[in-house]
Order: sequence, then structure tokens, then C-alpha cells
Amino acid sequence: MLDTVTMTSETEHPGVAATVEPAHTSEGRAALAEFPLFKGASAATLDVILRHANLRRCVADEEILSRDEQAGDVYFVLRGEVRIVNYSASGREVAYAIIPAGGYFGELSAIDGRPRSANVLAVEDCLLATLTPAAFKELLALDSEIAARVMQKLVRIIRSADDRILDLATLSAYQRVYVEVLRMKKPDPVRPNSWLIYPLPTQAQIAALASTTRETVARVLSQLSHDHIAERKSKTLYIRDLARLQALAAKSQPDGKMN
Amino acid sequence: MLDTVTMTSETEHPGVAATVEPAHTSEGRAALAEFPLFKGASAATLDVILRHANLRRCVADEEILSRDEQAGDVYFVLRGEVRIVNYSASGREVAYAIIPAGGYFGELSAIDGRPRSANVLAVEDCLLATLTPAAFKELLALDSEIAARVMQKLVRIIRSADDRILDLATLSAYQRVYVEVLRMKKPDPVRPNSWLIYPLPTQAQIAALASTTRETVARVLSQLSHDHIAERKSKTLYIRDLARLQALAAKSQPDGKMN
DNA sequence: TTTTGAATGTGATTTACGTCACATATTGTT
DNA sequence: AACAATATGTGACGTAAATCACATTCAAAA
Repeated sequence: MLDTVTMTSETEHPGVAATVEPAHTSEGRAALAEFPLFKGASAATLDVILRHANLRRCVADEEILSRDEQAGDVYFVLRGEVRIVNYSASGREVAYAIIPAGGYFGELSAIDGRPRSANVLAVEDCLLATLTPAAFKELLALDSEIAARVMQKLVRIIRSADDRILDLATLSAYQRVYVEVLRMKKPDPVRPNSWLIYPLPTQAQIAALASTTRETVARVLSQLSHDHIAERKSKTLYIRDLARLQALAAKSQPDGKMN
Repeated sequence: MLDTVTMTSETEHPGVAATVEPAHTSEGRAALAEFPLFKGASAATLDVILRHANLRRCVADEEILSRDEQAGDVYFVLRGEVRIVNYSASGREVAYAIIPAGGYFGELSAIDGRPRSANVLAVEDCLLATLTPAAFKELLALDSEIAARVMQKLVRIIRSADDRILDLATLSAYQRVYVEVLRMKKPDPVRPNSWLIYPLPTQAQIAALASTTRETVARVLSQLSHDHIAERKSKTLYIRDLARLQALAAKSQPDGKMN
């Protein structure tokens, strides 16, 4: 499944795989100063960050960190995109989130010192900055604005996890796929008032997000296409009838029983 | 489903239902100073708390706060127990957590200012202390130890929510009940090395936690009893064979497919 | 181009478990 | 003790969706 990592791209030292390097390069400085979490930070704060941060590059599909590992580094995604996933005992993949450039992960272990709760995979080639737990905590103590932002992000994670639990507990598999499609939609960059998904993840990846099977996702997509609600053209899915899709996602099963 | 609340118990002013009162009573002072989150706090911190806190009493099954409400008070459970739940469009109840005395809730809205994400019900008669969002934020800014504890609690919530998502996505309904039973077990106060659940929640409540139906919970409990793994005697469930129960909870469906 | 491995589409079959329908048991109340 | 009112136990049944099994299409190398 995972490619054996070949360290060719973006590595200047042949032979030694230089995956970790200090962030004191012009590239690192610029990227970190502009990073959303640190936007508007004082010079002192930025100094702490730049002094402690390291850069790490990784290639598509590389496993950046894995569950149960006893490490607490916080990772900032400067370029690329990562997926946070877990595997069931039987090997089924469950995806928690996709973090694009500008996001960060790994803060849970940094905050409570416990092992990693999930695996993180690079969706594509990535440039990451890392901070040790000690440095991250220093940062939180030093800059209350950043501490507040981190806390807000934790709250956002809880809210979305709670939503997900509600979805898993109460929606049908089809509905969960509808919901996932709705979550992934972005405004069409050319046509206004129109929505699309690009690039469309593989059906297996969508299935992992919606906690169902690849086949079910295929059936849902076929049905949507047949009903002219969404249309797939190679790597993009055009949403033709948003209202109808939302209706499908929301329609409550004729249940009515209040227990 | 919910009893219409009759304000008889613990109310001294007949007529007016005095649900909110300042915490400046000896009862309030003692309870708050001993409260886990505030344990070891400085006099200044405690002063802020006591000055801003109010007490609120509520009776069993009362709805303490409800989803989508635009309010951000934080609640501290001084006595009693509350359940955090949500309802699906079709009315099915999904329980997130049961918070005993010493716990708190409502901090999400206080932190991010967004509406309530769930409903909170009193399991039994409760004594609660409340803090406005402003007071809570002041507290976080004033006392970094408390801020850190709150952050740790948020992380704990995320970890358990992620576990729950994994369970929902990968375990069978039976297994989810096993898992829930295992979660609720406590060491037997009299017999050492023995586990039990007391008081055993109703099957409907267990079903809400495990996201299944009451009937399924009944079947699981019957099966466990039949196999001498657990035995129910009125309000307590004795776990007779912990190892076997854990094995049942963990047994991976013969799936093996890695996708 | 040809080849080879993923990714996708769709039928047929199976099954876990929700739903429905009661009977029985356990509570708490007059 | 008698009575509701809740809570529990268990069969029968239907169905959503997982599983299995291919055919087909697409996309990346050789």
C-alpha cells in the first residue's frame, strides 16, 4: 500500500535522506511568518518559533506519524496536504480529516503527553514544520493569542467530531455519502453560484470518510448522476442540483419512534 | 417523555421557583473551593469564581440547556449527574457523555461563542454552579493552571470522540454494547479483582450510548447472562468473566480485506 | 502504442440488526 | 395490596447495506 520512500525529489544531498532541516532558511521564515496560526504574532513569538522549528519534507503517501507512537511534535503544513486516519482491527480505514496547507496537527499529544491517537499520511508531497512539545508549550505560555486560537481549534474539532458521531448513529449509509459530498464541495472558480469538487478523491477515500464501502459510494454517485444531481467528469464532480442533494441528505427516515 | 418539572424539592420560596441564586453561601463556597478544576487555586482566582458564580438547582430529567441555544454559560456539577445528548431528525437519542459531580460542561460555547451543540439533561436532582462566558474567560486568562486543565479536558474529549467514531465505523452493534459495558464497569467495592456496574442504566440509555436499539441491548445482556459472562441482579450487573467479554468486544469480524 | 495496475460500475447473494408485536417482570404510587 | 407505569425478554419479519464477483474504464509505465 505505502510506497517505499525514494528520496529523490527536493533532496539536495544525494545519499543521505535529508528529511529534517532547520527552518532558518528564507523559505522557512517566510512560510512560518505567514502561517495562519502565527499571523500577527509579535517578533518575540516568531523568534521562538523560528529558533525551534525544523522543516521536514515528505513524499506522497508517506506515513508522517503513526498511532500509539510516543512522541509529541506538532506539525505545521506549509505546503501539500495530509490525511488523518485510523484503522480498525480488521484493517478498515476510517478517515478523520484532511488538513490542507495552513493547518496543523499533532497538538493533542503535545498538550497531554499521551501517545498519538491516529495515523497521518501525506496526500501529496508536503513541506512541514515541526515543533517539539516543549517549544509548543512555551509558545502557548508566551503568546495568549496563539493559545486562544489553539483552544478554539480544539473546540472546532470537538464540534465536528460530535456531528460526525450523530451522523454515524442516525443517518443511513447513502445519507452519509451525500453529507460527505456536501462537505467537500467548493464554489466553482469560473461559474458563479455553482459548486464542484476538485480534485475528487477516490471512492475508497470517500468511503473511509463516510464509513461505508467503496461499492456503496459508487452506487450513490451513479444514482446522483442518473438523477442529474451531480455529474462526474474525470477528476471533478459538478453539483448540478444542490437543493435536491441537501434534501436527500436531510430526509429523515420514516422512523418517528422516540424510544 | 420529559416530566413537566414540578418545583417542589429543595425550593424554599413557595410560589416563585428560585432556580438561580448566588454562590456566596457556605454551601457554594465549600463546594467550589473543593471542585476538581479549581483545586489548589489561588485566593485571587477563587475570589473571581465566587464573585461571579451562581447556583442553580434542577430536578431529575429537567433539561438544563438545549441545542442551538445562544448562550455561553459554563456549568459545574456540584451534586448530581447530567447526560449530554443529541437527537436525530427522527427523534433518536444519541448520548455523548454522562458527567458526574465534579465535572463541568458548556465550555465549548463559552470558548468559541457559538450556540450549544447538544442538550444537557439532569439524570437526577442536581446542584450546579454557573459562570458567564465573560467570567470564564477571565478565569482562563487569570489562572494559567486552570486554562491548561481546561485544554487538557478538551483534548480528552477529542480522543474519546475519535475512539467513538472508530467504534461506530468499524464495530458491530453487539460489539458496541460490549464496549459500552466495559466502559461502565467499576471495581467491586467489596470483592477485590471483581467488576460490576452499579447502578445499571436502563437498556434504553445504554442503547443511546452504543447507538443501537433497546432490543439489541436486551439481547446482548441475555446472551452474556446465558454464557455466564455477566449477571444481572436488579440494579447491578456483575461481570463474571472479564477476559471473555473483552475478547468479544475485540474480536475482529472475519473481514481481513484491506480495501 | 501496449501493458499493467488502479479505480470504477453494477448485478446477485447474504446477513446483521432494526422494526414490530407482544408477554413478562420490575418499579414506584395510591 | 393493588395498580399503573416503566422497564425488560424474546420471537417473527423485512430490509439496508455489506459482501462477493466480475466486467469495464481509466491512468500511469514500459
